[in-house]
Amino acid sequence: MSTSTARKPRKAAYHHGDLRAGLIRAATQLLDRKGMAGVSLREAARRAGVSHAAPYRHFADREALLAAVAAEGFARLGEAMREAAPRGSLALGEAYVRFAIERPSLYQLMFGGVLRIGEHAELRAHALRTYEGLVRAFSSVAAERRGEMAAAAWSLVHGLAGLLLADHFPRAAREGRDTEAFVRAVLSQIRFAVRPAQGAAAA
Amino acid sequence: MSTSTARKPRKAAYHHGDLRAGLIRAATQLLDRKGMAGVSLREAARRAGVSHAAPYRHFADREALLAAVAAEGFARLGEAMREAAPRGSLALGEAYVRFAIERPSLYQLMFGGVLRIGEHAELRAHALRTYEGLVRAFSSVAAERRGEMAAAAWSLVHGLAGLLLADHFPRAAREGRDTEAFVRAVLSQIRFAVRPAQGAAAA
DNA sequence: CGCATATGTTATCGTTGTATACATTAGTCT
DNA sequence: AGACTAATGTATACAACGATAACATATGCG
Repeated sequence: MSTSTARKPRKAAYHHGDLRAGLIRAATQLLDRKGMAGVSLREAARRAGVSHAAPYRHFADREALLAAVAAEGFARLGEAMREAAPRGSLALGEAYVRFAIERPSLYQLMFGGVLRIGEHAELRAHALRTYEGLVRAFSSVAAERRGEMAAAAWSLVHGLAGLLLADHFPRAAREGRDTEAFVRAVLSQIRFAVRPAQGAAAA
Repeated sequence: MSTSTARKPRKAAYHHGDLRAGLIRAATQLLDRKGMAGVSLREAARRAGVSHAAPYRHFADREALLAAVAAEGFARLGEAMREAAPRGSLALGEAYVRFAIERPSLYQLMFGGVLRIGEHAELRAHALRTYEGLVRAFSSVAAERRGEMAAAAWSLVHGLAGLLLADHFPRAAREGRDTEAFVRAVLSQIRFAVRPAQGAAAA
C-alpha cells in the first residue's frame, strides 16, 4: 500500500545500496550548486547511477523528493539553532540568518512556499521540531505570551534572511557594512514588548 | 483579427493590439489561479491568442515575463502601503501582510527568490520605490537610524507574511484566532529600540 | 510606392515529469 | 535448497515546456 521505507532493521539495501538516500544526496547537491530550478528528478537519477524512472520507487513525484531534502534542511537548521541558543537570543538570530545565507537555495526550498508543507508529514514534523526549539529559547517569558513572542522573533529573523537572500535591501541601507554587521544592527533595532501592549509597533 | 483594439497611442499596437500587456495580464491570471508552477509562456500565449513563440518578441525568456508581473505587483503593494500609512505603523504592517495573504503567489514571486532582482532593471526600480515608501513611514526617527529601523520593520512584516503563507505556524500558535487578530497580536509583540542599543534583541 | 523593421507563425530540438509494462533481485516460506 | 512474492530498477512512451531559427506579414516611414 504505502510506499515503503525501511522494512528491515536499517535502511535496507537492494540493488543500489540505498537509492533513497543517494537521491536525496544528489538532489541536495544539485540544489546547492544550481539552485532550485536546477533540481530535476532525471538529473538526480543520473548522478545516482540509475534510470530516470527509478526514483519513482522511492518518491511519489518531484515534490516528494524536494520535501525530503527540505526535511533534512530543517534538521540542520535545528542543529545550528541548538548550538547557538546558549549564547543568547541575538546569537540565535544571527545563527539563523547565517544558515539562510550559507545555504540560500536550501533555505528557499524550506520556506519559499514551493512545498505545501501540509502534504508532507515528515517535513511537517521536522519543521515543527525546529519551531519548538525556537519557542524553548523564550522559556523566560510568561507561557501565554511565549507563542506570540516566538512568532514575532521568528518572523523577524526569517524576514531578514529572506530579504537578504532576495537582495531586496538597497545598497544605501547597508552603508558599506558587511552582512554580519548589518544583521546585528538590524536585529538590535528590535526590543520585545514586556507588557501586553496593544499600541503601535513602531516609535 | 477577432480583437480589434485601439491602435494609435504611445505603445503602438501592431498585430495583436498590445501583446505585451496581454501576456502580463494572462500570466498574472495564471499566477493567481494556478500558482507559480502554473505559469508557462505557452499557456500565456494561448490565452492571449497568439502562437507559442510570439512572446519571445516581447520577453527574452520566461523569467522576464515573470519579472514584469512582479514589477506590477510592487506597484500594487506600494499603493496599498500608501493608502494605509496615514493610519499608523501598525495599520501599515497589517496592510502589508494582508496584501501578501490576498495574493499569495504574486507575493511569492516578488519575494520568493525565484527572480534575481539585480538582472531586471524595471523590477529593481519598482521594488526600490516600494522600499522608499516604507522608509518614509519612519520619518520621525533620526535619519541615521531610519534605514535600520525600516529594515527591521520590513523584515518583521515580510517574515510574518512569508511564514503565514507557507503555513509554518503550528495550529497551537494561532490559538483559534483568525489571521487578522493573529497578525495584530504578533506585530504588537515588538517595540523598536529608541536608544542606540547594541545589546540583545530579546528579553 | 517601396522597403526596413517590428511583430507573429511554423517547425523543430532537447529536457523534463510522469505512466505503464517489463525484468531482476532480495527476503521469506516450506 | 528451491520456489514464490514483493521490492526494486529498466525500457519505452507521451505530452508539456522553454528555447531557437527560418519564414511570413503588417506597419509606418522615406
